[in-house]
Amino acid sequence: MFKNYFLDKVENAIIKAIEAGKLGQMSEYTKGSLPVEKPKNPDFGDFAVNVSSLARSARIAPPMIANAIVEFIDKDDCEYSVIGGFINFKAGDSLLVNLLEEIYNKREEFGRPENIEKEKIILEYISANPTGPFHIGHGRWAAMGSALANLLKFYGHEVYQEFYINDAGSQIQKLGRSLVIRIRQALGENVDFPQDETERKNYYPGDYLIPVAEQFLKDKKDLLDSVSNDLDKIDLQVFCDYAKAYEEKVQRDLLDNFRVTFDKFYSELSLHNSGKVEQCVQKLRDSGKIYTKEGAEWFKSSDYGDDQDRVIKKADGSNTYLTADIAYHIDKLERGFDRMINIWGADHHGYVARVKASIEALGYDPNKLEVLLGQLVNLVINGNEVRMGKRKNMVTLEDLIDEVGVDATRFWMSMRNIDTTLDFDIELAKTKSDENPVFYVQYAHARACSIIRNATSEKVDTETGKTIPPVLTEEEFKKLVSNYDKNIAEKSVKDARKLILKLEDFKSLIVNSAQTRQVYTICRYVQDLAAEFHSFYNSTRVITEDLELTKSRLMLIWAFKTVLSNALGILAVTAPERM
RNA sequence: GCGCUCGUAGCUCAGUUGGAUAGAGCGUUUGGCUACGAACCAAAAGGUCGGGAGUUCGAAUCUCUUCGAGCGUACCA
Repeated sequence: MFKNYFLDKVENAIIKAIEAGKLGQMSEYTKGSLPVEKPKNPDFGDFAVNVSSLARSARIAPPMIANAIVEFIDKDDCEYSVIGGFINFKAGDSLLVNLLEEIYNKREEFGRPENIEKEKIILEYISANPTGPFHIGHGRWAAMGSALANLLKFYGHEVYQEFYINDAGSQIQKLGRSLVIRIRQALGENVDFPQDETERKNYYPGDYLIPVAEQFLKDKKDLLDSVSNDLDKIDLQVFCDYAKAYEEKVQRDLLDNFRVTFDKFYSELSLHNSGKVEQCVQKLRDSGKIYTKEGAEWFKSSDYGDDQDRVIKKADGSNTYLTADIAYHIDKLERGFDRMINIWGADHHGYVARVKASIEALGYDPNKLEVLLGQLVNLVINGNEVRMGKRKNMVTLEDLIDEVGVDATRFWMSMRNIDTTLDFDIELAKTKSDENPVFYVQYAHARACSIIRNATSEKVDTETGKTIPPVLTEEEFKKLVSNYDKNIAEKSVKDARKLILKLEDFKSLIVNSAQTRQVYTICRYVQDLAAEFHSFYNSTRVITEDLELTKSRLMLIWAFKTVLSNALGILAVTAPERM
């Protein structure tokens, strides 16, 4: 990276300057102690390092230190200038040309760091109940989670994506009971969900179960006939299983459509059935971290930093949600993952401490669990926030995707820091104009493709009617981009410094984003990159009379298109050839 | 009450480990298409970084305090 190249130069110069006795009382320098930053004012340079922190040990004023260091920098075609305590750096053409070469050599791999510490990561996200359609909040975890998985893979980690299905609790009974009511209604019976609020909480009154009931009548006709449509003679479990399977299918179809791919859907029920939950409880008992109070068994999680102890076995002998979750995390560790990353809604933040406590109590390293708490999503329509509380006028993720499309939904769901509540403005996301960053970015890609098409296809002169041959045939273009030619490439770098520097940023972007687990940075990057491209486009004509220059700029356009497409690929947003 | 997250331009948000004149998009205003896509570009205006105190040569960033918003504080999942 240019940044590292520059820092290396400066640090070597410091060491030489010290040897030459030019840095006053400074006697040694440890590499890596100076931060490289981007100057606020781009006129100063591409990167800068502030040497003020050396002033104390050298006992010389910062500007003098900077000047002394610059004198010892090995000369190349880059610029090194001093302003105050800053050494500013401006990359020379040779670095820019090298960068283009790197893009051409690595292509889809461009930006992947070398020599990383590879980890085997299990990334868990969404993990919804199979009791109904996804809501908008799930969409945020879906978009961010899958983009994070792509990012971590691109960075070089091994990533296993998992969806934990909460299919074991009482909510499944609730689902089954609700389906029964919908079936009775479909059979013409005059029944409805209870009006009493407390009673009503035992049901899902949303109308999404109506089509499920209709499908049930078709699929289970024989069963219904055998009991003469007397639903009381059918075990509730039949309805539970049916509705659950139906909703799981609905969820998975939507995920496919939303470009979210899981390696495994892990059923909570299977965890119970395997006996792993009971084993976990027994291990906790053996560890002496369980006590009985008021008929329930409590886990002393407060011994491990939780603010209070938690029930692990209810007085009626059943497990709590936490119990299964403990077993699930232990199972992940036993499957050999180095790291577990979970994306949870911020409303689950109280859970982090107790799960970590259980991991520690069972003898594993709690630091292997990393929980990313995501703030929730507000739906905004025409500038007004829409309350998501009531099931009745709930906007589902499917509705949203139908309305604004997969690309825009994915982008908008990923574009904000996970720590901030996301306002999702449907009207804005729908617009195909400059108000919508997705189109801005995609337009840049389409425009780049268009230039290449233009250069490689023949035209008709409107006056003479004669066909004008393309600047380059498709064959020639293919050759141009498959055999990197430094002599051609270097002709365009002078006019495209900012664009090339932005391409270079992709490398540090990947490192920073992967390490901080943030994907909104990718959204910002593609917008910046697109802006540099549009700016370049407006100031510099690609196809000109000068064939060599045209070729050179086409090479640049191709490099841009490749990097933009890589970045969009991480977000799983399409990079269209045309719009 | 306690805990977590947040508070930066009219709006939505960036701001690396404390460093140069606090940035971007939208909106507003002004320019730019008889050549590659104007779904674009160039430029201007717009700020007491919620308030107060402290640490420091230096604070949007660290500490304390205060105000405001969201979420959590189950033998629900």
